[in-house]
Amino acid sequence: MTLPRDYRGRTCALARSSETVGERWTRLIPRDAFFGVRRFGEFAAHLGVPRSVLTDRLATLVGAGVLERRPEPGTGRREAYGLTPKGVALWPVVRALTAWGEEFHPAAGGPRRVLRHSEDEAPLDPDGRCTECGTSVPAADALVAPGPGLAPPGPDADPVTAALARPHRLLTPLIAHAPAGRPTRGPRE
Amino acid sequence: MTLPRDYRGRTCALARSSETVGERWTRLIPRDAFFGVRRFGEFAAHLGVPRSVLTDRLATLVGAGVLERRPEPGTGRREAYGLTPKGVALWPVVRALTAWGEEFHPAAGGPRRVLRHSEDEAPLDPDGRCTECGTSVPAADALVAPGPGLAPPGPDADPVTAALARPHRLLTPLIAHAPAGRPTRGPRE
DNA sequence: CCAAACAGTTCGCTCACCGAACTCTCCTCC
DNA sequence: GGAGGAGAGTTCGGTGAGCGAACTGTTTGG
Repeated sequence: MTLPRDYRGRTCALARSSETVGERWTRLIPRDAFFGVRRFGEFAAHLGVPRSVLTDRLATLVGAGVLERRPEPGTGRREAYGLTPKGVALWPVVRALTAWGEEFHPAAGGPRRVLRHSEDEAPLDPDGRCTECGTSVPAADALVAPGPGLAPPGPDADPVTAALARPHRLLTPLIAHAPAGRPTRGPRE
Repeated sequence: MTLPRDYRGRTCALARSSETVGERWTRLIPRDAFFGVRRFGEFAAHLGVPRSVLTDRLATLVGAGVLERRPEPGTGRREAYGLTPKGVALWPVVRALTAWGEEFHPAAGGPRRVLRHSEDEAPLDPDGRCTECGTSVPAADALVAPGPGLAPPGPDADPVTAALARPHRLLTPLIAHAPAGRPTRGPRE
C-alpha cells in the first residue's frame, strides 16, 4: 500500500516490512496462502475483499516477491498464486499475530482453528513449538485443523471455508482443481 | 482503525489482531514504546506521524488495552503512555516483523539497531533467543543498541533519535523527564 | 454456437490520512 | 500577579485509498 510519502530517516526494519505486509489484506492473503488457497476467486470469496483491491494486493505481493504467479495452462484463464521462500518466511509473523489475537481477543467457544504438528498431531504452543516433541515446527510440517470455536460450515459456504473445516497440511493446495480439463491436449511440460 | 465494515464470518484471530495492530502506526507506536518512548511529543517527533492521527492512534491503543495513559502530575500538561501487559505481549510480533524486514529488506550498511541480552550482551538471533546462553529473551531483558547501519544522529536530531544512538534497555523510559516541577533545563549537553 | 466459469477492470462514492495552523492548559520566571 | 513558554491535543480543507457493484474479455464444456 505504499507507505507514507517518504521515510524521513526512520527506515527501520519494522517500517520496511510494513511497506509490504503493513495492511490487513497483505497479511490475510499470505495467511490464506499458507492454508493452501491458490486462486483469485478463492481469495475473493474467502476474504470478502473487493476484487479491485485484491488485484492490487496480489500484484503488490508478487512484486515484493512474497507470492509468485503461475498461470495454469489448460485450465482456462486460471492463475495460481503461491508463496515464495520469502513469503514462507512470514510464518513466524503470521503465527505470532494469530497467537496474540487468540490470547487477548478470544473467540466465543474457543479458537476456530488450531495448528498441529504433522508428525505426532500434537498442538503447537503459542511460540510455534510442538507441545509433544518440543521442536519448532516449520510451516510445511504443520496442520491446520478446525478448533472448538469453528461453526460447521453451511451448505452454501464457499469452497475454501468448507475445505478449512477439515484438517489440512499447510502450503499444500486446499482445493484440488482439475489438473487439465481434458488431458487430451498433450501435457505441456 | 476499525477494520472493514463487518467480518462476515471470517472472524479469525489474525483479523481480530489486525483490528488493533493492523496498521502501520499502531505497530510503530508500540515499537517505540518498547524502546522507552513515553510522551506525545516524542512519538510525534520520532515517527513523523501527523498529530491528529497520533491522537487517534493513541486513543485506539489505550482503548484496546495495549497502552495505558497516566498523567504525570506536577509536570504541566504532560501525559505518559506506557505498554500494558497486553502491549508487552506484542513483543514476538514486533520482533518477528522486524527480523523479516532485516532479512529480506536489509538496510545499506547493516541493521540500524541490534537487540542484545542484557545479562551477557550477546546479540539475539532472529527467533529472539540469546546467541550466547540460548534463552528466549523477554522484552524486559533485552537491550536495543545501535547497529552498523545507523548513521550518527545530527546535532538537530530529535531527542528520541539521539537517545536511541546509545544502548538502552527496553521498556524503560528513554528520556528522563523532570519528576516534579523542577525543570532541569539544558537537554543538550 | 451458447452458456457458464473465471480473472480481472471500471466507476462513483465515501472516508481516512495528511500537513499546517490554531487552541488550551499548566508551569516557570520575573 | 502577569508574561512567556512548553506541551498536548484540535480543527480544517485537500487528496488519495478502500469500497461495492456492475462490466469486460477469455476459455471451457455441452
